[in-house]
Amino acid sequence: MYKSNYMKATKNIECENCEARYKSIFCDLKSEHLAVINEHKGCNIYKKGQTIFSEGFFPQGLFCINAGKIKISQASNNGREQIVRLTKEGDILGYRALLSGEKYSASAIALEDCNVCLIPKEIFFKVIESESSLSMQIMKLLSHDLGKAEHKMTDLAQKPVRERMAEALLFLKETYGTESDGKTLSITLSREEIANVVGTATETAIRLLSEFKADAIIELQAKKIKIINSEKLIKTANIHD
Amino acid sequence: MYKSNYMKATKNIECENCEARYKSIFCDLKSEHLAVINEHKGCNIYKKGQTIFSEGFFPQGLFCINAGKIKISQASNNGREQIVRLTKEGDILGYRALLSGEKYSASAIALEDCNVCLIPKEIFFKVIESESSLSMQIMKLLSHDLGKAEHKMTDLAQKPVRERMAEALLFLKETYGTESDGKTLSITLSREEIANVVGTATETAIRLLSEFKADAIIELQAKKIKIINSEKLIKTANIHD
DNA sequence: AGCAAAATGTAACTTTTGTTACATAAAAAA
DNA sequence: TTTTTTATGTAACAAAAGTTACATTTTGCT
Repeated sequence: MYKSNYMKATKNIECENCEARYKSIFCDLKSEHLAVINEHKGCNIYKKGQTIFSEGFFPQGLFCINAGKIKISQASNNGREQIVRLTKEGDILGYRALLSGEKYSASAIALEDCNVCLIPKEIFFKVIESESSLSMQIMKLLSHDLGKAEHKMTDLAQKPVRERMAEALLFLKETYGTESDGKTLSITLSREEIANVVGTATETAIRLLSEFKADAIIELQAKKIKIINSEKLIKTANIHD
Repeated sequence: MYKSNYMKATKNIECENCEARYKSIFCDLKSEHLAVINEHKGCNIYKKGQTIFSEGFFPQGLFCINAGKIKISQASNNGREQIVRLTKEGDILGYRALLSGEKYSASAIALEDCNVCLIPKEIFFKVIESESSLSMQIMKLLSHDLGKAEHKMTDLAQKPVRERMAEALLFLKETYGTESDGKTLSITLSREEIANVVGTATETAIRLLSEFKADAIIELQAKKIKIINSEKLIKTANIHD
């Protein structure tokens, strides 16, 4: 069957059966409210590289990730982008703009094939209002995000690139985990994307990864990064807390 | 009368009469809830330079600023600090840690003599639970903060110091306003503090301020900064949105 | 498979920004 | 007031990181 560019691929999932829900803010949601969400939500498949939402637009609802990894990044006028958050199955998406009543301040782009549902904003706000524990969950999420963002702010202002690169690798491990060997990062990003997480030029990111390899901290096989000396990486990151 | 170091200076204010309340998230709070807060809150005077709370401690309640300006800053291991937020009368303080259930990730220090009230955490959470519009207000506040933080993250990663300094001056004007001439910033920060807002070395901050003065963008009289060419400052900040 | 385009890697060079050092001015203390 | 300390200012220098340029590898496409 022919499929035009304007037709979105869908893969409908019932919220009650959604595996990702157990890791999400909807984990303890009352079944009556979950049913309302399930009834009104829509699911979409996004291929790797596709945009889920774009900076500058007003949100129409709340995205909820059933499967896949997504980057949230801001464009800047010098052409480079900055990845401000990384998300995965069970995470929600687009809540910052939705809750602040502002336009999206960043774009969301699939890092791999994803399945993402959209809850219309009216439905979402209705559910929030009727279940106060959900508000608490969201406030917790937002305030945790804010802490992370401010920590990164301080890092960017004060740490040298080398330390930030080490910290970024540890962050990728923490966020997306490893393959079965416990060492190879599950996520594969381009060198440019790694640079955009660290906040540096692509060439500098490449150079630092080469240095880490020379220092026997990591191994590189194509785009896969294997952390072979965690202690040294932590030391390089200069984390003290 | 003798006053020991252990006795805190207090200046009790009734919430109902608090001028700052009209600019705060408690603006539309039901009077019964406001009464509960008023009954349990405590007020304290903090002199310029005094610490309201410190990084690493668990919050005991929510601070609410009746009067005065306060900086929220993170220490980093290289000795420098990074100012992550600036607050004033009507703002609340310490909500990030309180709502995320984490320790304070930053310290709050008075930039001038302040009067600040503390709402015990149990009382605050009780009021939140019973008035859902307050949750919405807080979510709005947090998500706005998060937007600001992520924007600053991108700036720090991508903009040269000169642009960030220009942006910081505009930010100070926006946050704290000007004196009656409409040009002189109301807030006076040390050069070191300005550097800690911008995210640079003190010497660089001084050098840039001198350059701005030479370029007839600002005038400097002791610690007072007067913006005499806003357009040029905006251009220097390289803001495009 | 073979080609074109994109991504990765490396090195030389340049710019930016931090560091060091010291002079001067302002503020606090004696 | 005078002295001491702290903050501010300026310049020379060094280091870090960005830019440019180009080679090589990988990927995607026909």
